[in-house]
Amino acid sequence: MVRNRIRLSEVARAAGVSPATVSRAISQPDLLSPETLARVRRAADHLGYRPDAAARALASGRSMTIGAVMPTLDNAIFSKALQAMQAQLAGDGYQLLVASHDYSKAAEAECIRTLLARGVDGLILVGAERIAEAAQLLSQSGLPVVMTWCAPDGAPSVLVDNEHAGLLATRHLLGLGHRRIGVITGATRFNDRQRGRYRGVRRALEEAGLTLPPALACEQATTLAGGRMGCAQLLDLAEPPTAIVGGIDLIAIGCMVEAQARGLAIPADLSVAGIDDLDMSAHVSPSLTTVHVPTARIGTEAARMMVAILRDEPGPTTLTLPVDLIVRRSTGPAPARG
Amino acid sequence: MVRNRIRLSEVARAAGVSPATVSRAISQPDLLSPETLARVRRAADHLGYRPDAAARALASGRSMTIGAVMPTLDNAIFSKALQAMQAQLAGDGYQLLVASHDYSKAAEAECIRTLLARGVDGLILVGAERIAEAAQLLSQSGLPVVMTWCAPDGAPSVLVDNEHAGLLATRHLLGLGHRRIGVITGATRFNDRQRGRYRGVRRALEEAGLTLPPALACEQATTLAGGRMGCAQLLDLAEPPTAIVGGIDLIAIGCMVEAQARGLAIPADLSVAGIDDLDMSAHVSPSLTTVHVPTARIGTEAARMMVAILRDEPGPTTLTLPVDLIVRRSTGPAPARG
DNA sequence: AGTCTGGATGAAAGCGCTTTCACCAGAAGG
DNA sequence: CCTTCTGGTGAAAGCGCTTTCATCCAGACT
Repeated sequence: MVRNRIRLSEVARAAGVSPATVSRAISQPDLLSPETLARVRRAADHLGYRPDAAARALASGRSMTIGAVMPTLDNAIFSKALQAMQAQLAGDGYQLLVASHDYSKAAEAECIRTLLARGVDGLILVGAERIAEAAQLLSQSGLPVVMTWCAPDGAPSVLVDNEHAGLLATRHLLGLGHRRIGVITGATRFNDRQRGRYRGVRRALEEAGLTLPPALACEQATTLAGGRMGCAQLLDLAEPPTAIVGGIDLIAIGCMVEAQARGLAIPADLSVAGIDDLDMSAHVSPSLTTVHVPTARIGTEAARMMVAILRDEPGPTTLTLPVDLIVRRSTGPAPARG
Repeated sequence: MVRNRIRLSEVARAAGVSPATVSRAISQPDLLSPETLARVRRAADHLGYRPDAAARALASGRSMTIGAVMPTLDNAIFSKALQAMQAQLAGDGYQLLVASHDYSKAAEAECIRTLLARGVDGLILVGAERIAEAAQLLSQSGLPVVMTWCAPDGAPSVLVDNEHAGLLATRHLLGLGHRRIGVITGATRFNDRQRGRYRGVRRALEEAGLTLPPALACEQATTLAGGRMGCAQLLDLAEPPTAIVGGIDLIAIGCMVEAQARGLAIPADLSVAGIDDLDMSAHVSPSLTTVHVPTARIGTEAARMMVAILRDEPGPTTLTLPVDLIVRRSTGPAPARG
């Protein structure tokens, strides 16, 4: 408890004005005459005044805090989006309160509950799916919500066309002559982003008149280790794939590691493509062909949209960011049929 | 502004008690008789009461919020520590408010200022070094601070013996017969963790009667790309090293990628050791010899220590966590002198 | 001159909670 | 039987700020 802080009333006294005027100097400076404003500012600076956020929140009903609920921070795509969100929000005077739930829908609901209790002014979420309890909390709070990566129709959201991403990666492999294409995704049951990508892969195959044999699709943890395991599983098949699509780059990189550890050459023996375009994907060896997802921009745009909504500014409330294929060295022509 | 929320006074009315009693039911339940407590709880549950955090903070002077200032979230070691911190704090009813500054000391001070204004009850910081302004903010706030990774003597802290980590990695390479050992660290100027590790490397070399030629030490970004560039630089020397220590695993992995891209075999042609022990380090190929740093535990312990301090519980206020060498396949005997 | 506007400021009532202090049994002690 | 506790509860005063409403004073307009 720091009760030795300068209070607004002390600034008022020092500046010879009422507390109301000091308050206005902070939040609505254009209401004051330039001289008064300058006088108040001088007094505030001189005393080192810092408004108390809790008091402001209580009195105004706005906490100037936005909550973000992410699956995990332990993955560059989310931490990057978060970083961008924070930067954007900070510019508008908002603070970000972060919670993560490690891909558990129940924990996500709990995060939402906590953030609501904290009095956030809005919530930024990942994905569209949540348990009924969470949905109810959100709707009864009446707070603005911006969803990212995926969203139900009509809800304010910053999206990525996950299905298109899967489609692009797979079409690229098909174009190189691959016919036996494996896919390793994260758990699709709790992850609509991964599901969308998986759908894209299937669609590309269908376009080419192919179907995806169940054996060639597997789900793994969205980590490098998951990628290795998934790859091992696919390579151990009687008829292993000549190309693999990873649901995220981390999985794809894990694939490459596993394949290389088995003495396979990439892309000569196996082509690997990812989705995300992590920083590191350009630097692994061989560099990873992937579908670029503008992760940081998702964060920026979600933050921008949230602020616009809070300010009642008109504008589109759904935004779909483009994804595009980045061809690097991890994919190549399908080996001639043995 | 959600003014349709249930207020404490409504719960009080429903339960037939005073607001004070409801307040006590929430924060000091043992003061109430079991019957009253049960009655209040029932009323609160029934109405779906959620206390308003801002009002609690204002009235009590405690926000139940801890601020964490990290260099970046975009690095597994920090996001992991953060995740652990959050989990630990949540268990004690605290919330984590995160800020990151991207390795800028000025931005760090700004983060601290913002968090203080938000009324955090304590701060968890990384490293011991900050600009005077930040130090002043901290001391004049009078809030408890826990430092992590590095700290000046006496300050509450959860430490890692960075120098020892550098020492262990280097001794291991010396033990394998390497005499020409390169080191790639992050920028040591603004990063006392990296500086400690670097010191450890030098000390190990001195123990062995060797000195580190300036050409064999370089600083790079703490990323995979930085590792590649540093490695390229060292390998391009007239007399390249036979082994390289990376200041963090990401750099070490970048080294391996670069070396392999140049057709070198690891560890036959070049040994590489890192420090951190990222999850992925066990899964790259070859698996990385590294010094394990208990990253998640740093977060847990820092959180635990913070809560203990806030509760005035006695106990040690500095804790040094052990680091230990993990030998994997990226290091091997020095090649015979050519 | 007299009225009207509107810009600049102040007074004061909260925001929803915590916490001190007072109070009131009834138990314990003299 | 009266005092002294003590555990349980309530009354009420804030916590530091925002915001409505009222006030005041120029200047603009009739």
